Amino acid sequence: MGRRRVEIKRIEDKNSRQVTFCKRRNGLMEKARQLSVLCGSSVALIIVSSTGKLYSFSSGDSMAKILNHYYETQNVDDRRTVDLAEKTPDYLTNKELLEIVQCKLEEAKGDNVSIESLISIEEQLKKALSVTRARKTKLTMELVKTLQDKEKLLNEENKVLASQIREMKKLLETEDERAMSPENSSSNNPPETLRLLK
Amino acid sequence: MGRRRVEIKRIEDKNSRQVTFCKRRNGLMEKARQLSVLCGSSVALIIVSSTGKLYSFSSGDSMAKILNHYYETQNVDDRRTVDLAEKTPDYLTNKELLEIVQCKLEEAKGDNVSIESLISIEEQLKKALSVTRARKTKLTMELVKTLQDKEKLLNEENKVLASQIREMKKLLETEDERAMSPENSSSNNPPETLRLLK
DNA sequence: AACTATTTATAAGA
DNA sequence: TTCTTATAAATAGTT
Repeated sequence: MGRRRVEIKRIEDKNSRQVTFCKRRNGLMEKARQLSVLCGSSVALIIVSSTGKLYSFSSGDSMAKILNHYYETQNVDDRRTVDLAEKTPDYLTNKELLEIVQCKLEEAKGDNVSIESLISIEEQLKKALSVTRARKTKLTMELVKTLQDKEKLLNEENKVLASQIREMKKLLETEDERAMSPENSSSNNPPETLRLLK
Repeated sequence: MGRRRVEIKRIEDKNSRQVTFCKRRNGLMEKARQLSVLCGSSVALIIVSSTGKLYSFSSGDSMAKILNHYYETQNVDDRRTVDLAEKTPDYLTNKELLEIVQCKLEEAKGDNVSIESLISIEEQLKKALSVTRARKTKLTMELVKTLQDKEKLLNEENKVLASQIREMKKLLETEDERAMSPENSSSNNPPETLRLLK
């Protein structure tokens, strides 16, 4: 829908790629909005430009709700929880902010020796607190990881058991049929699957 | 772009809403694909029909990657936290906090730095921090609880399956014995346990 | 950032 | 549902 037909392949010219990105991004967002309004459907759209800039749209239902539904339906691995364990605690950003404020406070206070000593004590306490918190986080995350591993194992175990049951049912049915027609009962071999279960 | 212009508002007729949904959904997906190819951008699109059916598109980068980038950029620490954030309107995101601090610091820059205003900022930050921590703890605990429940359920399921297998093994052995001594094969009753498994 | 010649999407009809 | 087609809408190249 332009002066000429364009092939759908990467636009090599950086400038026109940027222009097209902007135009089509807007178009796509508007289309997403229209679909959600016209048809009462939930739509979540996330676009990341090749330069890393992020754009998103979500319909009435919040992005979170739609993404959660997606995760639940798609059974996506809960990677984020595992990642969290390796990451620095999530209060780091706020902590940094606190430190900025602290710094400003000290600037403003001038030079009072007794205050300085109090600050030093405060810092020590904070350090201890943060170590404790980090340990708590680490332990909790380890627990979560353990539980997730257990869940996985149990699920696999269940699958195996269920399939064994299916095999045995099949086997039993066969036996029943043989019992019904005794002329076959002489050629009764020990079933292979049974051996696996012993 | 059809026989006539349509207003962008919910289509009341169920049938034509369904038709439009199908057409526009396809159109939107195709547009998303084109944008990602033409401009080398990552695109994630999730659509949930009003009947709950889910459709999604994601460009080369996996959906997970794009969503993670989204979460990181949006300062959402875990997808499980988002629901709570909606239910807690007084919760401040890190971004909002940063803005507040920036603003307050700018205010304080002009005149001699007011200690009181900095203390107030510190208080706000502490509050936000403690809310964030509480939220994190609560969510983690919920996650642990969920996982523990799951484990319990799976364990019970496993037990049931294992006992079924034991029953069936017994049964199969009996059948074998009967096959060995054909004089009993005439009184072959359908086994009780088998019925339970059907 | 506008403009407009075209292509593309799609609403209604079959 | 699927296809056809008239028309609205999007947009590629231009200014």
